[in-house]
Amino acid sequence: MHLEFRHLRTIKAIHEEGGLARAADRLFITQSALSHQIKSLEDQAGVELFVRRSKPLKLSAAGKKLLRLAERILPEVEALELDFEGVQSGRSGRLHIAIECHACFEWLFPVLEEFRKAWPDVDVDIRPGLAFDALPALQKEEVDLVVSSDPEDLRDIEFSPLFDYEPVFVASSQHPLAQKPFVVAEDFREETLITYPVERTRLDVFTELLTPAKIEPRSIRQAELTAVILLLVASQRGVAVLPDWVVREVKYSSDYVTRPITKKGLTKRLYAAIRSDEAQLPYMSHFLRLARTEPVKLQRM
Amino acid sequence: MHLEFRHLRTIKAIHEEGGLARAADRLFITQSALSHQIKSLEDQAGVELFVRRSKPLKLSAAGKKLLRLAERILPEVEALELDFEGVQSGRSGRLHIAIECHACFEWLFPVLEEFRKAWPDVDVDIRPGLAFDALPALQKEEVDLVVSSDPEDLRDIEFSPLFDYEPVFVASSQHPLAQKPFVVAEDFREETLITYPVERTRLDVFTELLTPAKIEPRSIRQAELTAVILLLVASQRGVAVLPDWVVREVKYSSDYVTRPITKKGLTKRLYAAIRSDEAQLPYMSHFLRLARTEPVKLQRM
DNA sequence: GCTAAACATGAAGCAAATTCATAATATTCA
DNA sequence: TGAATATTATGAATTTGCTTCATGTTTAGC
Repeated sequence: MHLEFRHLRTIKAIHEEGGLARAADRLFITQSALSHQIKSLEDQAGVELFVRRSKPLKLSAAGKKLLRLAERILPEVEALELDFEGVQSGRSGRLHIAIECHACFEWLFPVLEEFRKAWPDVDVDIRPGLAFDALPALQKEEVDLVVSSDPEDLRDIEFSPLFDYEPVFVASSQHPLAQKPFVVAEDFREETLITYPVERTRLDVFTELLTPAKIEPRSIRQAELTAVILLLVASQRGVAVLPDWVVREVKYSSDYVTRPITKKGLTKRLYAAIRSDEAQLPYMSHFLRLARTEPVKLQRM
Repeated sequence: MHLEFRHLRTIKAIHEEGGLARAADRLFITQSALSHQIKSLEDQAGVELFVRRSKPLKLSAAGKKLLRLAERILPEVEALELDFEGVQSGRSGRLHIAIECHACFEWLFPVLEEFRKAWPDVDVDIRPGLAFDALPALQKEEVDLVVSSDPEDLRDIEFSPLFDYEPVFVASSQHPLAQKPFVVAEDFREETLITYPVERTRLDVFTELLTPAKIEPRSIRQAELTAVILLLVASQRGVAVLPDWVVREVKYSSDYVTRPITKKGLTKRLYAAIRSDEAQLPYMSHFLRLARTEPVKLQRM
């Protein structure tokens, strides 16, 4: 029947203006055009849309149905057009974040809370599922920002530094290693290591310490939540290596100590990877600014 | 942004078929046309609808919004097109009935009940409001059928007879006039007449009897419902003139008698007026058939 | 019944969507 | 990694069909 939005707007205009000529004015076309238009629509639909017997053209029963359709559909279309204007102006958009580091939840949530206040129209989400090949997902626009500590040189992807952190050794204050001023790889040989349930390549303790030194802990135990890891450490079920800010922020138990890893400690840098073409988006730069400053505040607490 | 249904169908097809070429096949146009189409839409919307980085074209965030719009809107449009097909085939349509005679509710309801079983897609309604100029309303397609007892010769309007009825005199069996074998105009001079609350020109007792004889009843009392009129009559608050079928059907009280008006009684004929161009509609002829037979069954009860 | 208003119609012009032919790019598999 | 294949993009020519212009027909109101 070849209905078009034009027809819906026409039906609506004729009904509201009460006549072809006035509707034509409103739609900025001629009365003739409207006459042709509704005629061809009636021909194709095989249904009379207007009552011809009366002169200021009036809707028939079928015409009223079309009018109701128009009144339901047109506002939706206009809403979408407004939305797209928002995207175009950078006011709205999508910010789906993939995090490679499991502990990053800790500082990301407060940042996002702050962000959402400023950018209510931006669709924010965290996607923990695809933690492995997050960068390909970023290229394919499945996500819009990846938090990573390993910058790579990829086309159309920019890495911008967020903040530095120190992976620190955590143990119960009763633990023998708590006596040492710092720990080394060798110290883990007889320990139970508690980690997040992710691959070793994504755990600092392995990538920065144990794997290079070719040392294997006595056993490994996994826990999902930071609070649980600290609980296990405090009750002497093992030791852990966590970013400094995590240990400082979470005060669930004070029955543990932190020690640097190696004499001068480790330093790692966190990066945000985004697509180059979105680097200029106002909400994107605002997010990066927040993600650079908010976690630092936490570290100072 | 000049969105068209074409674009919505395109978005949906590309998403569901997973690629331009297959979508093009489904829509019976070339792959090139689709490519041009989405390009021009993206230009006008100022928003990327698809992710170009991957090869089987994938929807972007904005594209998904458009897809959701398409999935909400397109089924509605298809439903309306189906509905219009129904109108075209005569399976569905509108049957708004205006009744001039107030008592007609009594037989019309059962008829409509029966009718709705056979024609569920026809939009049925009774419009009592415009009882006066019902015929102009019929011409203007404000209603589709008028029940009237006065056929007129109007262009594009057809009157078809429904059934005959007899306006009869109703009084309490205790009433003096109950003794007479029939009543005449003169008998009303000292009576309280109970009527429906409508103008005299639409009451048989006036048009057929009192107005021609220039006789005025002692007083007139009005009641909306037939049952109430009969109740008042039975309790000797007045007398009434009602169609025979009403008195026979309603058995609320048996404490009244009916008498012919004038020695040989009155006979009136009810007509259905419809627009000539709708006389051939299948549901219309079915309704007329029902309206001719059903009330007769009631009269025989 | 006449006048003004409202709608319909036919031909011509024009803008926009589609097609055709071909180029550019991405993916796959060896 | 490179060749083969699949997928999308582009430009010019064509066609489609919407709109306008000019004018005819019908309706409403006095």
